[in-house]
Amino acid sequence: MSNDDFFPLGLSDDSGERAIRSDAAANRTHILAVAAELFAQHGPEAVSMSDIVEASDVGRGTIYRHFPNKGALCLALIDEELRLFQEDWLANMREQTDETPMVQLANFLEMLLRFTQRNMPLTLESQRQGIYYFGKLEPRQFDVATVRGLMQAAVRQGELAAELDIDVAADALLAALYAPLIQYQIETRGFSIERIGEGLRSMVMQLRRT
Amino acid sequence: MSNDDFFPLGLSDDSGERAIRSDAAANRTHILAVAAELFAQHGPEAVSMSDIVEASDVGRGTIYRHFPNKGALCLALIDEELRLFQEDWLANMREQTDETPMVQLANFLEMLLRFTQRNMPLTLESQRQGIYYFGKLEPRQFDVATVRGLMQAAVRQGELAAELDIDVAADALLAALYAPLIQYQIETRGFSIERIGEGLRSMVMQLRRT
DNA sequence: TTGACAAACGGACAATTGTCCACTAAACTG
DNA sequence: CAGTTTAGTGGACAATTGTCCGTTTGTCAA
Repeated sequence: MSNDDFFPLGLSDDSGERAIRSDAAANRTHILAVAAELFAQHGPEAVSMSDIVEASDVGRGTIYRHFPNKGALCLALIDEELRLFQEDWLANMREQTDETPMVQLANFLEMLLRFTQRNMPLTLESQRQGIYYFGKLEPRQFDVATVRGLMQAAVRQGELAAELDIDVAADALLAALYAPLIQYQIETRGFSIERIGEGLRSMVMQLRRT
Repeated sequence: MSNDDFFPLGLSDDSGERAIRSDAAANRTHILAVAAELFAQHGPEAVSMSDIVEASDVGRGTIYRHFPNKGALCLALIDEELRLFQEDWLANMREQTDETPMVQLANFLEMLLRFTQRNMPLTLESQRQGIYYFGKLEPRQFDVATVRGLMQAAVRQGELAAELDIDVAADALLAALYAPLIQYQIETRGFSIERIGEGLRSMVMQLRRT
């Protein structure tokens, strides 16, 4: 429970801290560009951190200073997509205020599923390093908060039974969207994304009390 | 869909194949013993394959011939426990024939959860190597088959809606028992096993159509 | 400007993984 | 009980990861 990056009073105290060094920022950008290039050419699995080091012509320490491992690097590469996804969802939300919370929840899960599929190679790589998926990283927080929020709303409106443990249930639902699992279902089991999406939707629908 | 180890007519043709070499069998056993010892002392995370190689005084190639990676080794180490778990469950089954399938399903998930917790270090290590969890390995097959079977029974008895996609739903439920997730919930989020178990149970209960 | 300070850099390094392949020795065979 | 076969063995090796730390270089304050 560190307090290092959390200012309850909203006084995020940036003053007194040095500005980000220009060379550091440039390096970060450069590394990301090189990585994106290599990943696009050979796929993230086939590219090692060393490959990126060589291709980007920076020191080994430099890369690891910016990205503790390949998962973090991949995450940084979908950062923009991720932001768009969140934006998309919020826009979507505003247009489906007439839907019940559980229907919205099903919609959210489907959007998230499609996002995962669309960015599968990078998502996969970033989620392999478990910490980045189960941990307190931003994208994960957004998903969990959204699912919980919708379930709470559902309870409030009597669409869900109050005895449900929402925190546990939210984790359980999101676990079904764990990229390696989705990948396995598609690749090995031959499920289509549509089928998985429909399957999750009907599950969510059945959760409602009737 | 290879047919290599599957004899539809039951003529599992072992004749014509050489017997297992005695030294190989001995080595396998020895490696497992040494690994168990080291794991017990320092925990599986802290022990490397190289450590085991040195401590067991066999060649590097030998260990990798028997166990392609640490996950496989860990899985081999809980093999017996796993067999007991399956046996336990089947015995349990016979004594709760009066329970509805969905209640049995909740019971199964709880037993599985407890198993995971009881063997957390090894389970964790063996599931990290995703292949061993999502793949077609025996333990996984048993779990999936059980969950599917119970859900199918539930549909037959009208306890579950027929429109549910059982294959997808089974995967989703089992995903909630993914060891790294459980570990995260306990360690970081501070959930108790009891809470997780209850949470999953109430979720399963809510799935029933009323 | 200049100097000091800390953040960032680079690259050597240790640790680890998994593979490869020439050799060894069980286990069948006649 | 030789001779042959082939699974199994050992250990060198290449690939990769992540760390550490002496050196460099932006930034800020004077």
